[in-house]
Amino acid sequence: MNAIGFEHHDHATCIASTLRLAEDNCAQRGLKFTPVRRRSLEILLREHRAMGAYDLLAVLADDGHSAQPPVAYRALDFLVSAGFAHKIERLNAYIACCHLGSDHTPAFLICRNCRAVCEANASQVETRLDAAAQAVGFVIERTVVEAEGLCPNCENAA
Amino acid sequence: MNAIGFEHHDHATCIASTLRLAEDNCAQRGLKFTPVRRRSLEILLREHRAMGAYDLLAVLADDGHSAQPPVAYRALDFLVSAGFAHKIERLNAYIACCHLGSDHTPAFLICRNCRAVCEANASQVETRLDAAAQAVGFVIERTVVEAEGLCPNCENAA
DNA sequence: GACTGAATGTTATAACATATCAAGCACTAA
DNA sequence: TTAGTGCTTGATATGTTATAACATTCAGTC
Repeated sequence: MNAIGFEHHDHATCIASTLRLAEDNCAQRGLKFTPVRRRSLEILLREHRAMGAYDLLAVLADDGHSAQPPVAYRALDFLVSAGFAHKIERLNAYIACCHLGSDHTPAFLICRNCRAVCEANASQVETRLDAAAQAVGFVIERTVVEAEGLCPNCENAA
Repeated sequence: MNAIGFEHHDHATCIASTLRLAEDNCAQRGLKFTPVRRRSLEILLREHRAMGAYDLLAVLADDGHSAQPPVAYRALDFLVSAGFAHKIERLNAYIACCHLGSDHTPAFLICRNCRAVCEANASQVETRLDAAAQAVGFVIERTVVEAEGLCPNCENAA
């Protein structure tokens, strides 16, 4: 498991390299990495925690962008469908992907206190579920795995 | 895996026996199974699919109950915390529990077409995640596992 | 009867999300 | 060049989900 989200790291580098990765990825796939989309990913990366669409919107508004809800939702939809961000269903919020580029089924550890989110791998989970689903004839297209609890920091503070 | 949700069964009996189970369970635990709560569970059981809080509210209103949102949310909160219902995060909706009485971590198979929901067991998933979480010092309190796709009926119809 | 605590009634509003249509802009094919 | 095509963005309005806050009722009990 990757513990990004709960540990310190070189954030500026992390942001810059991820943005470059996303850029290359878009170029390869013929996707348009427009200013709003790029800026949205940058904001998510900078925060490094789950943000609501309206949180993102507020930051975009500070930038001077048009600040109507569809702007944020469109950008988020793009980032999610391109695999650059994930939606945290439990929080109705969004977070930048830590494993950009690799095809993966994410699992999240969500701190109920500070909203920090750690992205882990859930491929094993998916495999198991898939077998079970096949048994009843269900075709799985997407799997959400989200665990809620206390992160190390909040656990120790309590 | 239990395929309730995708298969036919004796629904009237299913509802009656589950309500009785819930009643007994409340009596044992000193919980108050009030009319609104009972009726809400009955409605969820009758529908046998994920219902939004406002869907429930509409049915309660037809009954002549007061129909303000908090009424539905309170009833749902009770049912969920008592273990009689589950929230489907992906749908922002609620469904009656199929395995009432047994302590369990549910996994759901959600049809994106007809909204039918099948409750399966995710204890294996939880075990795996728990081990991974311990490695980074995260304490899991609750786990959401939801797979979205096509149920047998919709798959065949397509 | 008076106190207590839980449940309910009621109003208002917060938070999350999308439908719709108009306008701009890059690309391209005649 | 210009007209057409398709995607992106701008803007307004509205729909959907959820909770804060405070008043009232009601069962249990001292």
